[in-house]
Amino acid sequence: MPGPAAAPPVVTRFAPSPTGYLHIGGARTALFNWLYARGRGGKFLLRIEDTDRERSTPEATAAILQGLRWLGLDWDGEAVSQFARKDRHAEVAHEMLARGAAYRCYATPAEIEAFREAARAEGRSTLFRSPWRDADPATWPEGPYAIRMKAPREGETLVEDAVQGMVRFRNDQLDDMICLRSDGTPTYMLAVVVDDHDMGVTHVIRGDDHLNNAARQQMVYDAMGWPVPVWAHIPLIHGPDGKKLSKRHGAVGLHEYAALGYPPAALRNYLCRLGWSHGDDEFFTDAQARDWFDLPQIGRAPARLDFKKLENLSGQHIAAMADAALLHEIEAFLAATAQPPLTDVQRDGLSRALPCLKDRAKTLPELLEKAYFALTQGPLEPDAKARAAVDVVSRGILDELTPPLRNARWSRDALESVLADVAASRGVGFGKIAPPLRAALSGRAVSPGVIDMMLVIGREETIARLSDARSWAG
RNA sequence: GGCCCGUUCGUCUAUCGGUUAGGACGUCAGGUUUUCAACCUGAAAAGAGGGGUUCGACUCCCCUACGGGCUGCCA
Repeated sequence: MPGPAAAPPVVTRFAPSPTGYLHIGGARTALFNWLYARGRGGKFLLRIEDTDRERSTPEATAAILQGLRWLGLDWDGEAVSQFARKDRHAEVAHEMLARGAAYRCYATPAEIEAFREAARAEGRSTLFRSPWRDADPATWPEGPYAIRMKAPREGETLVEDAVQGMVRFRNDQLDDMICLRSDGTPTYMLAVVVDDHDMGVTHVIRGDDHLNNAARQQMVYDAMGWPVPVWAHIPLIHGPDGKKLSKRHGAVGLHEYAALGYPPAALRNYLCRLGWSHGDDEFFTDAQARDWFDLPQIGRAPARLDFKKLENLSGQHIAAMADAALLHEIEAFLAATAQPPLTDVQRDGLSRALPCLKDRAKTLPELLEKAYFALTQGPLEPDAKARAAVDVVSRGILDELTPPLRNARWSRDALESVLADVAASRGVGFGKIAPPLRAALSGRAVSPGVIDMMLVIGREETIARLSDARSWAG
């Protein structure tokens, strides 16, 4: 009995142009492609669209690769340089010429610009109709020419999009796009189709700023007799005010999110959920995202960035992470932000402190800040509030606490009863005992529980800090 | 200007003709607590507007408004 029909292999790709850092919108596009391919045992490819030699830089390419790696998105094979494939693009353009699907256009950029300007001024359509479209090839003169697609003028082009549904374009609204420039270099419109075809891309998941382009690109597929990929044009991400995302909205580059200390897993979760949903699920793992992610659940309206929600999700991921993984994450963060690495003693202290720290921090730097008590060796530098907490009365409390702490068994129960005894002997509640003790132990007015801290730093250090605090200038 | 896409609580979203329109973040109130955070309980909070279609529309169609995209020998 034959098995179920083999699912066609899925091939997706992310195709950024290397003209700057990887921005958050691009990162989400990459994530969607990655999720779609990985969830189906398919391939996720990377292509650098560097045909614009003026604006493309190797630094930008490096930044994009680094951004993807940080986000944890791995791609199959080497990143493809689109520029390196320019001969192949030219070959296809000439093939279209030979098939009569394209023609030589000798109109110069200056002429075309003049036409458009006049058309704009008179409020006419700026669609350029080349006079060379129907010229007999026998009459083609020598001299520089661009190769233009001979697009149909009648009827309509139907783009079946997995997100937007069936989109119709009247062919008389589309012009004959240039495929090969007069200097022999390919345009994006041609290159993207040739590359996607040659790379075997089956699903094109990209920003919906390309939806209009899909119609024209489809004409190239048709002209060459190539199968059209599944289109999925996803809405762009907007700033919190609903406007197009830009610098003034705060972090737009992926590297900025890394520097802010969001764990990559949290950002993946947040980005995945932005403009896509799976019922009421909000917090989920990569494995779940891979299982659940699909095209029909992608929203059709642009989504706004919500830093509060990102922060909340980040806190949940930090709290849920295993201690070892979290420690690893912290060290990576330190390295990425060019901060001094942890010493062995600090690493040891931090890993013991993690359990009482990790559900208190929303980001990595916040966690580090709250880990001050466990990371500091030698005398603490108390902040103003901690200093203020150690007044004359408080010094007495610290004095009274010291002897029993010397003898107590170093366990939660035993330490609790030491504190209870001292409170009782002074006729006060925990509320009087805890603040000075907290200040002495952490140098802060805000910290994990006092007993948690004592258990982490140990008896010797606890007693030393109590003693240090007595000498703080009040 | 032309073409294309979109519009449910402040935000992300569920709903795929019949629901008290659900969840999450945020906000507010209360609880717990040695502080902060976390946590628990509760509350306020939405179908852009107008026409249709239908026994019945958030859901389907049209118009308007608003937002976005494209309109390059950029990608």
